[in-house]
Amino acid sequence: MTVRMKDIARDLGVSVVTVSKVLRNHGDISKETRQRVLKRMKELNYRPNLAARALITGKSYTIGLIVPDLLHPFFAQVAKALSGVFRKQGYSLILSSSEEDPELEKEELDVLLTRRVDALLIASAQWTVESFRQIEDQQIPYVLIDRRFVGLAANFVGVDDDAAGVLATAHLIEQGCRRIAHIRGPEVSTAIGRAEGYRRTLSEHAMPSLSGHVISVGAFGDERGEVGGYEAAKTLIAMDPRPDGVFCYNDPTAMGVMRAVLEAGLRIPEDIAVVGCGNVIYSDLLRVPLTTIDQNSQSIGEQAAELALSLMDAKVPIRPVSICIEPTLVVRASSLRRA
Amino acid sequence: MTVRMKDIARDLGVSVVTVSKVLRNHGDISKETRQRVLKRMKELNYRPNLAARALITGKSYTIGLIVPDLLHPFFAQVAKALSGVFRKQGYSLILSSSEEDPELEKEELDVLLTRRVDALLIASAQWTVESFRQIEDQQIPYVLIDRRFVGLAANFVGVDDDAAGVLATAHLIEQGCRRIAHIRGPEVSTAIGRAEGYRRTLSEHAMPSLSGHVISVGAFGDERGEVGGYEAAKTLIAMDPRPDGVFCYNDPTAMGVMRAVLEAGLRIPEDIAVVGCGNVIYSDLLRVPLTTIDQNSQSIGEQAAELALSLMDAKVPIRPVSICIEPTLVVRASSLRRA
DNA sequence: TTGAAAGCGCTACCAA
DNA sequence: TTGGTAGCGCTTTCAA
Repeated sequence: MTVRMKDIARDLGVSVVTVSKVLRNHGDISKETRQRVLKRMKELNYRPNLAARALITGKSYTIGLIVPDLLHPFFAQVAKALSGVFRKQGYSLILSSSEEDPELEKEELDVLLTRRVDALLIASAQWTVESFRQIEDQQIPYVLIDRRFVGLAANFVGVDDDAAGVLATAHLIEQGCRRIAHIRGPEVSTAIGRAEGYRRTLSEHAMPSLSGHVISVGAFGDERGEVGGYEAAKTLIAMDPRPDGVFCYNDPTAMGVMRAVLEAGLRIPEDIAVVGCGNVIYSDLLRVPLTTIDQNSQSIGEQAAELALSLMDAKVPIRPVSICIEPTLVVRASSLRRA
Repeated sequence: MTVRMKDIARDLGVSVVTVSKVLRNHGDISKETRQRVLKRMKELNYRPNLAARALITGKSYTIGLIVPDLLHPFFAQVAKALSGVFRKQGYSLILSSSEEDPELEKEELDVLLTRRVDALLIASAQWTVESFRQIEDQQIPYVLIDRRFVGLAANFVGVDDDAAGVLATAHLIEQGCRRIAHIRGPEVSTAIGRAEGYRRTLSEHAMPSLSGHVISVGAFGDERGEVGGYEAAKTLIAMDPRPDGVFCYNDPTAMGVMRAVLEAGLRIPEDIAVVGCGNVIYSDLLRVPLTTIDQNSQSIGEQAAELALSLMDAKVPIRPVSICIEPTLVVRASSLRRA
């Protein structure tokens, strides 16, 4: 039925060991034997049984990736970049989605650990570090992506969220906004960092955030923040004095905000300037093209993959590396009040 | 180091076989022994070695998915839906991206076959059916998604592309458009079907497509059609008489078209109405909200997964199933010339 | 209800 | 340069 080394060995009158060595380019094989084996392998369309190999070597040549939501373009982009790097090194990517659910994430993590992936990459939806201890117990190298945890010395690749908050807020100030609101995300490091950058920048410009000017939203289900942004913006619009600028913790939220602002008959950016974060695909094709913070997701993916590869290569545990990528401001119409 | 059945068996003074039976809920075990084994497994945080199991059973409990582009929201949505269904059945998803490159797709296919996935799901970028014969040789059940091949009797789940073309074109006619152009995609079944629906609908309304009114574009690299649509639209705009409606084979292309139209100082939909296809995320937040055809990608993913599951369960080969999902028209501002 | 023996397909190790 | 032996961790089969 399926072709095994044994079959090739028998056909050629050599031993299984010889065939195995040819397959792995082991040096100690005569050129002639090598050719014969290779030829027969091709003829029979031989494929090594990776399960058998993994059983002995302990390497599965698979990498686990857990993201909160594949539909979010940021994670899709990271996944794409990762998979490109790993493919070239002979690793396959096992994909899991946690749907932003910490419990589901734990289950998926459990599956991947049982599968004995060679490394794990996680953009985590957890609130605690308990899961990560479990990974460490299993001695599997892992890299956190995008979201980090205080008090957890782990490998990390992501954007400098504080800097993102600073960039966005400073830009709004520079554009003449004086009452700048912030729509912040759930209690994960990204939202916390962005909010902190916002807060500090306002302080430094002696423009303390007004009461009610920071609204928390969470993304629910399939909408990644759009509805939350819409609702939050309605609250902001009703305030007196009304904010004249809004920094949103992600782009979908900003899109929701823009929808609410336009529906209220206000102008963007004249009445309210809007800045998002993420530079999501299509942001330049929106009703009002969106000023946003680019996170360089491709670079995040590539560097996370490279880091994971180096961790797997390392014979001894390496002390955790944290790679922080600098965000950049992408100015478009939604905030451009000064030509 | 890592815990094996042997360790548990030794600790409890039972045989490895007994432990194995408990793990798989094999009936012939006394309640008491069962409890003891389960308890010890938990204490030691035992995880079965799936490679060893796969070696014997021949099942890897992995499913391979190949998509042309993870960043395209359609495929992201399909991947998400698939992974949800498979997760519940204990299967993991190995993700490969072909980047729309037939050669790369073949390599990835080869990897997945070598990994002995239990089933394959492919949205293929191939031009020929050769690869699929190879899958059939290996007796691995596979399901084509979105794109099909003439002359290949394979399992398929996708949208009725001809119907999509009909819906879009009929809608434009109904909105009073008289010179309807079509920007079509590369030579894959989706683009062919949509173009055919377009052509036939025009014929049936005695409105033959004018020369030059069908422009072919391919998506290059990271843009999924936006640039192609932009360039094609510039050509259309320069024509005399100018088209007053455009049906685009996908949404990114339509976005490119809208950009070109607006840049030329023309109005959408008054001067040129635009209809896309795909109902990509955010299409309702665009500068002009985009009328488009919804493909129900979630349903495509779910049905493809269910089909794959049933194929794996089947003891004997089943004759290929083709599931065609009816598209729906989503009317937004970009085509609404008659209130 | 339990377990001894065999073996899945491959690689590691060492001897020839 | 080649190959015999042992065994990876598990399941299957069949006997006790």
